[in-house]
Amino acid sequence: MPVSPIAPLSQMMAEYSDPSQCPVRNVLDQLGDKWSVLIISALAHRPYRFGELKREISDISQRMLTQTLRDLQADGLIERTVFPTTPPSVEYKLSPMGHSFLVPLSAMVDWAFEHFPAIREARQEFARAA
Amino acid sequence: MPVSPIAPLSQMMAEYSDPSQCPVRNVLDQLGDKWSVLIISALAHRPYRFGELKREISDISQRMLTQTLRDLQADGLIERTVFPTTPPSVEYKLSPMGHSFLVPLSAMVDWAFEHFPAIREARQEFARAA
DNA sequence: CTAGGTTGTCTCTTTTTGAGACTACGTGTA
DNA sequence: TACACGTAGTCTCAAAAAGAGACAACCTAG
Repeated sequence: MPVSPIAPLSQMMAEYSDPSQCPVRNVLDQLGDKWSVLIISALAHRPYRFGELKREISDISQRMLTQTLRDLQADGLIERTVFPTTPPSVEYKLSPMGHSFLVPLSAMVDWAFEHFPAIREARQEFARAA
Repeated sequence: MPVSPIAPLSQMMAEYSDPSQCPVRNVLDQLGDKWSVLIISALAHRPYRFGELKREISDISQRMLTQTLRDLQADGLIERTVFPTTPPSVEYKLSPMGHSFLVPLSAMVDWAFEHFPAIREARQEFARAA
């Protein structure tokens, strides 16, 4: 039962022969990143400060957290607010566009959750065959 | 208007403190990869042979194509069939599970396409501010 | 006056990716 | 006969990206 084929993307592959111009690749290269997904997921419930995020996503390096947050901010998915306390604290939260991204993202997450057992099984099967 | 929060994932972040055990990260680290997305998108319309894929996704290296195909096969998303012609040709096509992945994937693609203008604008704005 | 918490940056090492030559086989062409 | 071509890959080396951890600069609490 083939699902409705990814019409937009197939057009796009033909249309944007220069990969750097393709909207989908442009966007998903950034947002498909594993840290982006985790950060956006965390910010889905509530705003976080830098250090909170670092603790929540325990295995991210400070370097990648800084960098990914800045990229997401540049793309307009999150908003960064500095509070002039001492020490200054910085709050990150989803923008409206960031919120809208939760729709496709949660579809992905649901799929992953649902099919993880099958995938793990396939991996074991594949390892046996090799 | 906050969209229904990514309930599964937030549970998961708490539940699977060991990142390598988290189903979502496990799955999306592989499938969120840019080459995986492109390959799956290509295979969405029809089966492809190795060389065809390489031509279609013109900027992928043979090395990454080989590797990504093998990983997708290991995860059970694509099926690999060798035809004993001379020279032998190999056909790759989506498995049923691979097909089911098109649903969340196309949601992502649609979102990317829709919001690309806003993102590009945000990037320019951000660059100006910096 | 020292220790700790804040948001980052800088440097070094390791991992991942890209580029491109090479394999081995058969076919068509000169 | 010999030479290039197309098939699906592998192998090696260079370049890019990511991870680890020290450091900055500031204020507060003890």
